[in-house]
Amino acid sequence: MEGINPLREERLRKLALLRERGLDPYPTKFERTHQSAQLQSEHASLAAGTETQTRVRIAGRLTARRLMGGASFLDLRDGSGRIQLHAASDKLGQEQYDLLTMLDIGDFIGLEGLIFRTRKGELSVRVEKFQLLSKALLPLPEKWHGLQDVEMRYRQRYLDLLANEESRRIAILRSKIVSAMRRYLDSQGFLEVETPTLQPLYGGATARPFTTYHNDLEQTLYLRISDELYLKRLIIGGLDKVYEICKDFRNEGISWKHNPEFTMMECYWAYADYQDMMQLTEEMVASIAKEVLGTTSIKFGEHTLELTPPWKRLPMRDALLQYTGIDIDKYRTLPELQSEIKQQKLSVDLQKTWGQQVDELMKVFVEPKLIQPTFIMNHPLELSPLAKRKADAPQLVERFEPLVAGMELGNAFSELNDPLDQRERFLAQEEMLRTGDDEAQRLDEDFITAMEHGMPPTGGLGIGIDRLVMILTGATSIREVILFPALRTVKAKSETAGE
RNA sequence: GGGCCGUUAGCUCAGUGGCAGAGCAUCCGCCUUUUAAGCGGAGGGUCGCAGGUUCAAUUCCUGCACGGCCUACCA
Repeated sequence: MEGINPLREERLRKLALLRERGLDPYPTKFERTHQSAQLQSEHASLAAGTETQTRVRIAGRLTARRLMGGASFLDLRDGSGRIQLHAASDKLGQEQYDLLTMLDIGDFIGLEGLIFRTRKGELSVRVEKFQLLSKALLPLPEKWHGLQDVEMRYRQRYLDLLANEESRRIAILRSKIVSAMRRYLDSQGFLEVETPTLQPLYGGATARPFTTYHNDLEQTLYLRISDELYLKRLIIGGLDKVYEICKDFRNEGISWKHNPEFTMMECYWAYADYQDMMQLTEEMVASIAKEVLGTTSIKFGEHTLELTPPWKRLPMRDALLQYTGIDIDKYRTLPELQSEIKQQKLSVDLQKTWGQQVDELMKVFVEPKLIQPTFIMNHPLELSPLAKRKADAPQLVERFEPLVAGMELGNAFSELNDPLDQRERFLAQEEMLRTGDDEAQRLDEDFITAMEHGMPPTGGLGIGIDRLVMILTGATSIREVILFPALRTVKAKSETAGE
């Protein structure tokens, strides 16, 4: 691997040869008339063995060669698809023919030629003129097994995209999903806004932050773990419907559903509550699925997910009653709840507080079972310092999490807008921080000041974009839907093939 | 963080305590409708890295690096 790469040396030799002949291996521009997919569809009805006088100019990367002596076939790929080229020495002249067949797989060319369909039925372009557009020095992955090495697929995603159709499909779908989401929110009158990534105090979620430092301001800054508190400031400022799609950063472990930087959509809607947000969620996701995939029935592993609204509403209490047999309303203190857990012989880690214990029961016994879209609602107060209490059950909040395929897709609630209550909740969190919970939330005086100026009743929703893309594409790892997932940096070995 | 597994040619993968293998790719020769083109020949390896055991290690042992899966926290 280190030292000289003979395949690269060979290509350098060809590059030098081209330069000797006065050819520029890296020209600036090529005017195309068509892309390959367009040709395929425009000539779909052309019969096998038929020639045309249709002259086209196309460009792309050579991906395969079938050299057959005096005439050869080459495959050309551009951003839209693939088309076959036919090169014949009696059409091109021997010199041009030799030059074309000397080019390597991976090289870019532009060409002009006539459309025809071969006897075997493959639409092709007969090359009349061509030009090298870019010489590749390193070989592409193998042609029919593609690129399998997972590490190389993530580290050199460009090779993965070239070699593996599935990677290309997911990348394109992701873009379409985000675009469809924007279209949906825009159509509902939401205003897209941007808020700080670098924040003097992190907030809006329970997570450890990444810390950085601004030299000129001489102060510590945090990469946002959420944009929630900023978006609510905008609600206070009279922007009644806002959303932001942005990267959040959480200094946590990496898993099949966690990447340290991930994309989140958060939206806030004044005068709405969590019931409205549920409806928004199910309608938005179904609308995106229909627009992007043409259906709301989604294959995911061995399951078929049905995303058509309405989704099931399941209060946490009912869910736990159903899956563990425990009625949390009857065991309202930690000791009572834990003794009942032992009574029921449930195998679950014991937690420090009642709310965390309930959460743990949910994670172990309920969430993995919820395959079809389900809103789990009415969470314990202490896990939700930014959510409004339920009027009839003050130890619970008006909150829900959409679960699909056993995965939390997001989080939403009726936003707490009582500044005095908000201060108390923050103080409780600060207390948790002091007693060793390094994910507890921080007291944000500036945010409380904003709220003291008056905040309307508001519904808020966050959707994990990466997970939504996983569900809609059938990807079973978040790394398949993030083009450049977090990986440990390879230690420098100064091995850049050659030089 | 813990457990299990992987790392062999540019790529995809076999394999063995005793000369390192295949297909694709590359190079040479033949071939004007092929498409995983075909036929004939050739080159290409620090078997992840470092130690140890052994007459001999790519193979067995230990450590390390990178990665994967499971598990724990978070969306």
